[in-house]
Amino acid sequence: MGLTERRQLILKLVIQEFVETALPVASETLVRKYRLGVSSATVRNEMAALEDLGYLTHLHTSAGRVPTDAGYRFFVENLMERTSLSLAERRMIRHQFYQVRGELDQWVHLAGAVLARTAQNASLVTPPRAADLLRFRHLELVAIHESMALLVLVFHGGIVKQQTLPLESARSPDDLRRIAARISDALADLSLPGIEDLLARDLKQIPATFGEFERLVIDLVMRAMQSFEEQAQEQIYSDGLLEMLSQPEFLPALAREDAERAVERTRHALEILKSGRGLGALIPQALASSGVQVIIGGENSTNEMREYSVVLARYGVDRAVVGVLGVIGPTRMAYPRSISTVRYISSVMSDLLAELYNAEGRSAEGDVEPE
Amino acid sequence: MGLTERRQLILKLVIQEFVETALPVASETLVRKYRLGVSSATVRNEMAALEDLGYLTHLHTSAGRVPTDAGYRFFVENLMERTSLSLAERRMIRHQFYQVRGELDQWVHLAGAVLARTAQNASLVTPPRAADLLRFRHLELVAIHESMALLVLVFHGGIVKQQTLPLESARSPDDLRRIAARISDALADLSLPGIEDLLARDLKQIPATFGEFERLVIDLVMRAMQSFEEQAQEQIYSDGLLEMLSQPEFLPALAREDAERAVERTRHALEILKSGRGLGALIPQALASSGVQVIIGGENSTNEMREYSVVLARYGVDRAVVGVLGVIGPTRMAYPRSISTVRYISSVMSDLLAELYNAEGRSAEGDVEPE
DNA sequence: CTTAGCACTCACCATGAGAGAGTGCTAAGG
DNA sequence: CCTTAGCACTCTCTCATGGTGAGTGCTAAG
Repeated sequence: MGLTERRQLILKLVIQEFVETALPVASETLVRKYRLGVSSATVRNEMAALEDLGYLTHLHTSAGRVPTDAGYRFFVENLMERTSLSLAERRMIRHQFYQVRGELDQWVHLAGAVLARTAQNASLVTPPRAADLLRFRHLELVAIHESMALLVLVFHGGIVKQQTLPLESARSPDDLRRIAARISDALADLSLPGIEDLLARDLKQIPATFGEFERLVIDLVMRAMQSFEEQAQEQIYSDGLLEMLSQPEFLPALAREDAERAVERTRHALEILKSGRGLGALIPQALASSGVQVIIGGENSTNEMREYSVVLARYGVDRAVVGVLGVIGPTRMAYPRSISTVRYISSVMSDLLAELYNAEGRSAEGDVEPE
Repeated sequence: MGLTERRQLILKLVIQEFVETALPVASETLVRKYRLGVSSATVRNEMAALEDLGYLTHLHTSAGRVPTDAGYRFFVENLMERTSLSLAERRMIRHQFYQVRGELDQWVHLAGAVLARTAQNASLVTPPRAADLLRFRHLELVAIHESMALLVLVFHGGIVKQQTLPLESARSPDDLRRIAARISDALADLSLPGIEDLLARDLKQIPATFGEFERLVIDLVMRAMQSFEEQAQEQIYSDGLLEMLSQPEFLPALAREDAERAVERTRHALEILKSGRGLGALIPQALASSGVQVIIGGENSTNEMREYSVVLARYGVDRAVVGVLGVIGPTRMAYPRSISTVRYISSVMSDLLAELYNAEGRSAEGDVEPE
């Protein structure tokens, strides 16, 4: 890249300054604050050059410079120093996860909350999902009263689904247990296509051993698996809306420009987080690649996300169970911090899952964190 | 209470008009729009009287009238006609619930979404909760791999919790099943104090039959029950933020006043919904009384909620399982619609739960809805 | 290549005038 | 006594205006 040292320095400082203050950066400010040892005019010349190269812009003549998406990109790629969260922060985060050990369904929420608080932006987390197809493990039938039972489905990877089931005729607990055991045996370790195969193959045998009721239960199992596979794609948990809305972009009191813009932006952010539109496309991409992904503003495929950046990482245990987590916020984002936060939490989640799956298979990607 | 017919009519019209337009209501407007057959001056006199009585206010001299909390209260109590949702709406809502029949944990989400959409405001729903203490029913132990098991706890009322559990030594599936069955038998139908009693009473017997591992499992069961009881109070699911923020109160473009106010209000609303502060106090109140509760603006105990009204109803099956659901929005709210929405959805949820619990025990409160 | 100097551009802010909406009051009429 | 026309009064909203200050771009000299 044909960027002199000094231009790189100035670009870096402009970005740091802008990220910190959310105000356009003036040449004079840089000289004063960072004792550059040159005059503001020189800095102005350099800035003009950086603008020609596409790394900075002007909102109008006479107001400081602001980084462009390309500017941020260059910063992330070349200028940023790779940092880690402080030991104290890492310890605190680990401690919080320790407190909900065992409660698998809490992990996702906790990860979302911690990401949001640490990066001061919104977070998104997809639940860990089997890398391959969902496989059945086991089911339980528990009578709730004489005409209603609870069907508890346990799948590989510790995924549990529950579903109620009307009973046509009363059945004893023992009866239910026997039925559950029989079906569990028949379907054990099968994926949805596997079950379909089984049914197709044994079309003649099955009805002999299995009555109407058993067929109904199997049908429910298949429906549950089906809907799980379908939902799995879209399921994105998000948190930290409030943290993100505390960014000056959304607070007209600080950022001057029209207050109406702030309101619009707020609604817009809400819609993005609620619907997951514009986010869905990122997930498969993040799943496919390893390491921390950074998508900046207009690099997003959807126009909706033009003003937002996303920092994503995969987490999980290779060939067993994986998910995606990340941070989303205005392009004016503390990238180094977001990236180290995402990396760290991804490694924590990976460790937790590795523990659940097998003692080997350490985190797919992650800081080698002592402590 | 010394309100003449005409004053009541005018109060009613002012409220209807204000709810519809979100703009202060002028005397002239009423005369024109509703063909009152009197002059605007007369209406002004009546309005002045209503203001003296505390039912209306002025923001400043020259601008239409706006209802006070007391005005809304009088409206809700005496002027409003009790409406129902249209047949088409009721049918659609029932249909949506029909589609997730069986998936108990979806009901709360669906209720929240439907409430929000139908009332065009935010909604809140607490999960159905045993009217008395949580009672244990049954547990399952499923090996995930040799050093980790999944503990599935089933409680009365179809409540299921899951938790992972490290295994010190490998155990066969049969082994786990036997242990689970033994513990299930021992604890069946007991509440947390019941289990504590059992442990205290049989302090000498238990260790004889139950080993280290069994004690650990029982300990986890108790901890899960404990934390469930604690959380149950605070657990408020809410939805419809976006619907509420579409109200003109939050859109500076329409409501004139300073756009900054709208932003502040947005943040404020977010905080209320996220933290549940100010809402928590309402739940026990709603649980205690039957029928639809309406809390208007300053009637709220907390000052935070001064600008919001809440419409709440209990749902569930008496002496078995109950929850609370409702709508929250600016005091300028379509009360008749909110109330009928809340009432209807409460009755639907009650019916669903009644079905789950026993064929009798129809909804505690509810429209007698044909169809 | 650097820098002092300076003109120029804009956003921002306060000010003020004018318009319009709506009220409150008064006095006349049923 | 209730109603109503008429009118002064109040207050917000909008728009235009000019001044201020921050910051740039350019030029010419070092």
